[in-house]
Amino acid sequence: MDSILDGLNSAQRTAVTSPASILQVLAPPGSGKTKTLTARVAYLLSHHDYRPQDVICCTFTIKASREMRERLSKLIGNQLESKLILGTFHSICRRYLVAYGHLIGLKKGFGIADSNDSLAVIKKIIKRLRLGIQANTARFRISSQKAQGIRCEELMVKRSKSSEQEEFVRVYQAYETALSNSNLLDYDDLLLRCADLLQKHPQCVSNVQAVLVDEFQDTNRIQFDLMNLFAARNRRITIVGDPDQSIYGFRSAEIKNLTRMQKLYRDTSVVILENNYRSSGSILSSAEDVIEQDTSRPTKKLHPTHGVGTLPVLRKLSTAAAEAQWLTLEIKRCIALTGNLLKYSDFAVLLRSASLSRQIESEMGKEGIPYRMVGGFRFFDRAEIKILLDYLRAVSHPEDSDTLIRVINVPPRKIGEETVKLLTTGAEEAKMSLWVFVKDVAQGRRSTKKGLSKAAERGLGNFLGLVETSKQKLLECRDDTAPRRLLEFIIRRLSFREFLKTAYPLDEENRWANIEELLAQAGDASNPAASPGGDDHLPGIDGLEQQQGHPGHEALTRFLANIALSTEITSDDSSKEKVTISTIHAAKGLEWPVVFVPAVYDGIIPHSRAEDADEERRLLYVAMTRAQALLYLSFPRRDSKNGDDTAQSSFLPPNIVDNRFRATGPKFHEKAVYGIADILRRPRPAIEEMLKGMSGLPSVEDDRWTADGEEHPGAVPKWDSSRALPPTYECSWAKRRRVDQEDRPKSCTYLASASYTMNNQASFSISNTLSVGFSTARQHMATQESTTSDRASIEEVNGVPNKITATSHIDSGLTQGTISTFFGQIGAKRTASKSPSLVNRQPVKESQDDEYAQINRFQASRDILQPTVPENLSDHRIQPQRWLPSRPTAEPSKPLEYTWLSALPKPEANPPSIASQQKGGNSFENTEMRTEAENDEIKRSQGSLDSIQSAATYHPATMPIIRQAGPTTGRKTLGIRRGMNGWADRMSKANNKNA
DNA sequence: CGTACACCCTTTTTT
DNA sequence: AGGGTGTACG
Repeated sequence: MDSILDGLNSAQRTAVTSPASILQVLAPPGSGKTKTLTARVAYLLSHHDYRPQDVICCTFTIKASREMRERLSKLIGNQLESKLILGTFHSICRRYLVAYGHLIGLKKGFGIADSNDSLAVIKKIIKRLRLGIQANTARFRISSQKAQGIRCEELMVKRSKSSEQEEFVRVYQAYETALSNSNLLDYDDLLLRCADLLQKHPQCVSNVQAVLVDEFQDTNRIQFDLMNLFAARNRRITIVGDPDQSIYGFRSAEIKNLTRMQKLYRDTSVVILENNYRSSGSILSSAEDVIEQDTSRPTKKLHPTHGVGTLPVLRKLSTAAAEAQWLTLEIKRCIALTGNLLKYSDFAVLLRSASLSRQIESEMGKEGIPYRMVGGFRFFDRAEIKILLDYLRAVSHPEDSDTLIRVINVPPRKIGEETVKLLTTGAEEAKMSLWVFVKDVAQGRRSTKKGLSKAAERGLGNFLGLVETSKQKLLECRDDTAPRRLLEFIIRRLSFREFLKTAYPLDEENRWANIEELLAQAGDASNPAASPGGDDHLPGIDGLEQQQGHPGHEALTRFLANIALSTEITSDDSSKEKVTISTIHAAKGLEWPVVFVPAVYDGIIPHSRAEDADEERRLLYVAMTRAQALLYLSFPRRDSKNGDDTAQSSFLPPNIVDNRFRATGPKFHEKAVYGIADILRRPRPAIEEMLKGMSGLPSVEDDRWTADGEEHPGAVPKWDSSRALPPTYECSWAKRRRVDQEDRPKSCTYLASASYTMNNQASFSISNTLSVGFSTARQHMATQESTTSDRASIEEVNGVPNKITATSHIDSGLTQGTISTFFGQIGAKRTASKSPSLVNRQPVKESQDDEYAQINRFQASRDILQPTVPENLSDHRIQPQRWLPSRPTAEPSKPLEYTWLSALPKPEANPPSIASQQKGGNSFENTEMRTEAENDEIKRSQGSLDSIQSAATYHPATMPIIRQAGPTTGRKTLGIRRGMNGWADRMSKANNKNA
């Protein structure tokens, strides 16, 4: 049973086993937060005998809930995890509203309005009421009012002070009416209405024994209320969070909730996790320096468990284009010089905003670096996908007139603006929904003021027929396959592929591939895009009736809801080695061996439109703490838009930069590479591998640009590996290489480095498994796995003490007090109890760069080397604890375990043949009813559709790479035309304009 | 009346 | 790349 506690450090154990009924776990980056939370769930189940269906576990992203479920299935087994009420706040609330919404007068089968829907509704209102307010501002304001639980009735009662406020309240009110007429709930409504429900009918959660909340610092007011309502009966709550990682204030998250919770529950216990198992010491130090500029924040220290490692880089480049070039080149340099230690999938580029990806994507495309973009564009927002989803919505949810209007003339049915206007006003006057009105008109029971044209009438008939027969189909299908069957039916009836051909003649294959992906997502009930898995049911409660609907229809609404609630799709892309490009927000909770954070200049970070500078700083902190071994920040000195000079991010003042960063990429000498390998817990690469990599590079150093970011005087304009090298280039390349070789003969290089290792060894008097020179790496590799003590010794070679015992003083589990006093206590105790271990917090001077930059091979080969141990390491003594085999290994650094991308096995691409298109003349619609034979065909095609490439593969900008990848991908013609060329065109256009 | 085409704008972060 | 607007044509 207590295998649950295996691999946890003492602080984590304290948290997991805490008898406290109200528990806060404060978990800084890389401290094993998810591990602790999952273990806590398992512990509560086993030690308190709670039934899994009586435990609610809330996360913020679908990704996080999926990961938790996966981990729990390993930990508790027996499919128990599938019974847990686990999901995002929004999805859990939706579940309760589906089951019990009737108790608060919610109409059955409500749909979810995503932000696009909301915006569209608001735009319409503003137009109708002729108001001056900006639609986006209105939406934002409505959302923040709702997040604080302020309804529009409350605002209406108050006498509004300004005409502007009055205007807003009118929009708010009209918005609420519009949503309710369409039987839609927006994101905030899901929370708000669920809180309503639980307030009025607490018996709905009368079974709940324990409530757990992840990323608590990101909860808003309503979510806080919900947590308490969920836990109303048994008052057992565990939250995990970190105020420093609160980056959702713009969405009304309130860090205050931490103290609010402590006030509400006087017996709150707090446990803090301090050991960082993710990042190198120097990365951690730099991140701490950044976050500590926030003086309002209680100080708190992180304890690195890894060596100092390689100093982070802050790189200046001339322009964003140069930045992108440098970045791709640096990725190549990293891979080449670390001798197969790093793969593409070990790299992440983290951006403040998704739009910054353009230049990087295009550069990677050019250089043949495979990548995937996360965040930003949603798969489900693509035009062709949206059309089909809107049809599904129209079928599931015909009250929603906006959706109806969106597809009523797609593909073109001769139903133009004027006809739509006639229909909507007609419906309004008859006081019925558009759908009912249209039906009456089409079936001749009613007519519009002005008669419709013959063509429009026919089109309307077709449209109606399609939706009606689709409904019929849906009723016939009583299981989870409904969404997919329905999609297939609609695609067939629309002759959708024909439509795509006409609508997007250059791009049809690409878009069709997206449709196939959509089908795959819809068909795969066990792993649909967005379904968090597990069953969607709430446990039955005596005396309470759950609403039951048609199972097929429920499967459909669930599918649509999951799409609305999912940020990005699951794509089992993991078998492909790809660099990840992501927004910082979407990267939360993840880690990579190497992280790039471009565009760290004022206006981007902090963003010019951001209201809360502290939150922007935390964002940078989150980005930096994603890195395990190497961290690169960079920015262009000139803004690419207007050519203005940029100012280095104000979060990176000179005093921090001077101490914590180098100006150019590190030299990957043996020592640095080994340090990286050790942090990643990977075998150290062989010297030969490292040497091999050098030959493919234009230069082994990051010297194509000067440290100030200008193109290097001697360098040739463009290094483009995909083309043949121009003669001039080859010339200078050769020259530069010769210089390299003269100055740094390979034979000397590593001997020097090894001799340093030897010195290091001697002064620490450790590890006899390491010997001298070239044999070091190989011998290490041979022995590495076999002994645990060896691992410890590696870290000592890196020159940093391991801090296993550092957190022992908090093991007792602190109770009461505010967070700040709590932090205060910790801080005080620490400085009193263990001064020598503060080594890592001291500025790393350039002389200690890369641990020992001045002792690099260059100097060593000239006998300049003074093999002294850097001052801040000289008082190191090996602590006996380090030799204990029981060293905790929380959060092992296996990056792929953290990425949603690796979640699933990868089926082989197998172009399906659903494309059985009918040639039906010019009309896209096949008005024939489907026959049994067709049913069979769809059944057959399902088989082949199960194996389909992931959607991320079809990200438009990813396309060029697929082509480069060649025959293995199986699709050679995918969307190249659209992918990059559009951008290149635009860019050259823009340039011409400027010139 | 409906459509096709050319031209403007824009893009912080997300459930 | 989409969305919105404006103009010319069937």
